[in-house]
Amino acid sequence: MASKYNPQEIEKKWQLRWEADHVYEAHEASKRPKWYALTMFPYTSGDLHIGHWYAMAPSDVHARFKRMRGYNVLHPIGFDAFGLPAENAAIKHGIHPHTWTMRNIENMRRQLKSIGAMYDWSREVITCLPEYYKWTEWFFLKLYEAGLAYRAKAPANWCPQCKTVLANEQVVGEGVCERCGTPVIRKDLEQWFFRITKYAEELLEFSGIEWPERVKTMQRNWIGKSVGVEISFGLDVKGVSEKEIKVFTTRPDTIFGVTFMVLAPEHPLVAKLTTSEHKDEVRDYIEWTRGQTEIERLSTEKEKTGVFIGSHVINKLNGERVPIWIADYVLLSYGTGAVMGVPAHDQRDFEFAQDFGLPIKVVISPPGWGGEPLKEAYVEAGTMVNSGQFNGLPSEQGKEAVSDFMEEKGCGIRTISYRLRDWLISRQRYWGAPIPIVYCSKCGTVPVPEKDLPVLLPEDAEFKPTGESPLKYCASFVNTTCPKCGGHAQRETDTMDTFMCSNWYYLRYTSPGYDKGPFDDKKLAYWMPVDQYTGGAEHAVMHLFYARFFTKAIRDLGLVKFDEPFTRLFNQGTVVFAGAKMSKSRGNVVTPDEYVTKLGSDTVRAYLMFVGPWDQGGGWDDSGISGIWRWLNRAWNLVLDEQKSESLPPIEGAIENELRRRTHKTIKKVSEDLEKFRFNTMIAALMEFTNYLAKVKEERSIVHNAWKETIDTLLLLLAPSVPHLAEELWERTGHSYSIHNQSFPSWDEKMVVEEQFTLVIQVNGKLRDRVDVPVSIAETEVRELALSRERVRVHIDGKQIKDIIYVPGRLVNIVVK
RNA sequence: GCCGAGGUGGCGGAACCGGCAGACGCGACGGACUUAAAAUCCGUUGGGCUUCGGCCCUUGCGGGUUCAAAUCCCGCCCUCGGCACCA
Repeated sequence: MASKYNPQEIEKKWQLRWEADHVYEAHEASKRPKWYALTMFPYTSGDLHIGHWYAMAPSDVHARFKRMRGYNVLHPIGFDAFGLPAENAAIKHGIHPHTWTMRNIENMRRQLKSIGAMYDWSREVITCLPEYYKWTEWFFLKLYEAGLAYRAKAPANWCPQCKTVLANEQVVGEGVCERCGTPVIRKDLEQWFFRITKYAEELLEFSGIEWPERVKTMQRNWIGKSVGVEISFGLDVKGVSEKEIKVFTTRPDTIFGVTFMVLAPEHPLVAKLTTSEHKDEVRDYIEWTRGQTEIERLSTEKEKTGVFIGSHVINKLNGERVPIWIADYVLLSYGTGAVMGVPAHDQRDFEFAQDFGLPIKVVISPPGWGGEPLKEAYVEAGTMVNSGQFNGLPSEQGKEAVSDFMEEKGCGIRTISYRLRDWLISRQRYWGAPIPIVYCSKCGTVPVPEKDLPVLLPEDAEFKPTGESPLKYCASFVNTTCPKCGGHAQRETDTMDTFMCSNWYYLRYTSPGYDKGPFDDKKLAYWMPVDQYTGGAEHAVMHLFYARFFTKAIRDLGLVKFDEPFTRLFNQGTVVFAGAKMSKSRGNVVTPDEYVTKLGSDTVRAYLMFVGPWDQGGGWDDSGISGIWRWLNRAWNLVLDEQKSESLPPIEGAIENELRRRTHKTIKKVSEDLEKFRFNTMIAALMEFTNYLAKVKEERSIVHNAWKETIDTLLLLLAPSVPHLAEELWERTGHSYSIHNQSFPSWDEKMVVEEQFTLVIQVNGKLRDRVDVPVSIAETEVRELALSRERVRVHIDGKQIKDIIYVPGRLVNIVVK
């Protein structure tokens, strides 16, 4: 026994040495091709849990692999440090958010270092420091100048728990806050928005990027593009100046089936168009809809409600008078806030018409329809009927014909609607980047000049949540002078959504200390875009969506030259514990520290890779971790232990060939699996290889060059996954430091080819025998061999052979009757 | 309701393009070492029958295609994720 595997000792040792030697610092001056490997940076919650490790360890292994494959790899790390939890903790414990956050960062840094990842710590970025948020504010100004940031009064999603408004993307499920699960309510407020809708069309593209189909689909659904027609209905009401109401529809072919019109209750024309005899009823209805929560209003289960407001519009295609109703199933925020009611061909309109006794007029004939009333809306394609000159047209053609006709007559125009709304970025909280805007009674809304950035967060603000920004009550912050006229002015007191901070952190990593701008153009040009981004899919329509928008926006400002920030994306799965995603706010975290202390980082890294496919995630269960621990110990002993017996036969002939063949096969398997993030099968292959080598060592004398080469290869294959163990064994086997500067082994395809294979013999598809044969065996030989086998004969004797199917290199199937 | 992913031993999971189902590991059982235990090592381990040669069944359920199906097709059931009155 040479020595025992002692991870506590060697891990610390190598981590310090790598850091002291700057092994993993990335430099632009390199002949190697660049590779920017990025893992979503963690929020500064205070503790790194197994879920973080699950995200970070395998992505580090991939980055290390790329490095050994000859790339100049940038693998940075930092902290997403602004946000509500810091402020909530401050309120609860009377500690300043800055203190709380920086203390957490210190602990997390220690934990992150224990992973043994190849992070380039010299590029650390912390979003809550003025040197960073100065540029967050700067980007706001750039977007503002470009007309991409604007302030508007709009119904906003208000979380009564977090006491702030939320973006649409942060309202999840049935209208609850993404962070705390509280049902959101509507509030009309003056808020800042980013004009993300301007990029709706380009955001649908995804050209030149390799992203999971799932994430692309989610983003496409979120954007919700609909192609249709905006149709004008005539309005002729005494004392009302408006002469039309526009509706958006994707079904212009059903225009002759309109039997009513529905406006959203908040539609601006409702007041004008309500006749005196309906005033009370309409007012009551609007009041009732206002009192409903989002959940109630959005429920698809509930009965349709609505009231007639007394006025009519004219369907310009057939001159029919159509009654105007209001109903809460029509949303003001989508399309024009008005809908043409075609009950025969839209299920919602159908239910509405049934509930209120409105006529249901069929204009698209279902196949075999004989004029009987419909039991439900017919929404499929069909033949146009009851539609004047369009009768007989298939509905798909009809769509075009009706659109053409309306465009000619000037009563309709082809248009596109999106479900996507502009991104609401104001937050009524303290711990975020201030919005650099000043309000002056003379000059109005004035952006803070660049030279005055950053607008610093005051240190002495009160954090009591009041529903308004704490900054509002901080006189020293609010009161300022107007940059234009020098007169009295007040600062904007809302801060920015933290997703604005994460919009550009990956740009900052390319030149973190730079102070003449958010980044150094040359360095940015070298590293960007990110080659491989990894993180959780929960950010599909938040961070990943905003960052794409942001990139396109600043590209149009001439600040960057690429269209997409992240070329490849991989979503690892979620680690579930006690029935929920592991997170500090849910209080179900398992910390890796005790495992690291007991078994070492290498064991934890390898175990997280081994438990299953990385994109699948799964429930946390440590029952298998001992398997990894045993394996690493076996590997350690395999490399260092003396042989038990001195009189073993040498490695030669077939054994030597087999040793080489298995080595090359393993290199191939490990390389291909690493490339595709199939860490679990990669670890399995390495275990198999280790087990095989242990057997060889039992039976043969290892005093042989082939053995030494094989062990070197094993260590190099292990290096990305278990970096400390590999480095230690590399040194102990007499190599020079560092294994992580070595090249990953390559395989020779010729060496992978087997000389023999196990021929499977089936009779009628059932396995009856198997026999090892040379790869070169001819089909006639296979047939003869198969038919002559004793175990086969039992099953074919006395039967007629119908067919013999031979799959070369695999099996032979004898079909008998 | 719609879209997507998935359902394989006691457990986590493997199986390339239709060709030996269950790799690799955990757990369990038996054995070695030990005064004993832990650790370690060796063996067995999907289920059922067995004359110990084998035979039959088995990848959520029911059909189908095929010499051959976990894999392809059709119809269901269940789990997870997303969307959900978007006109």
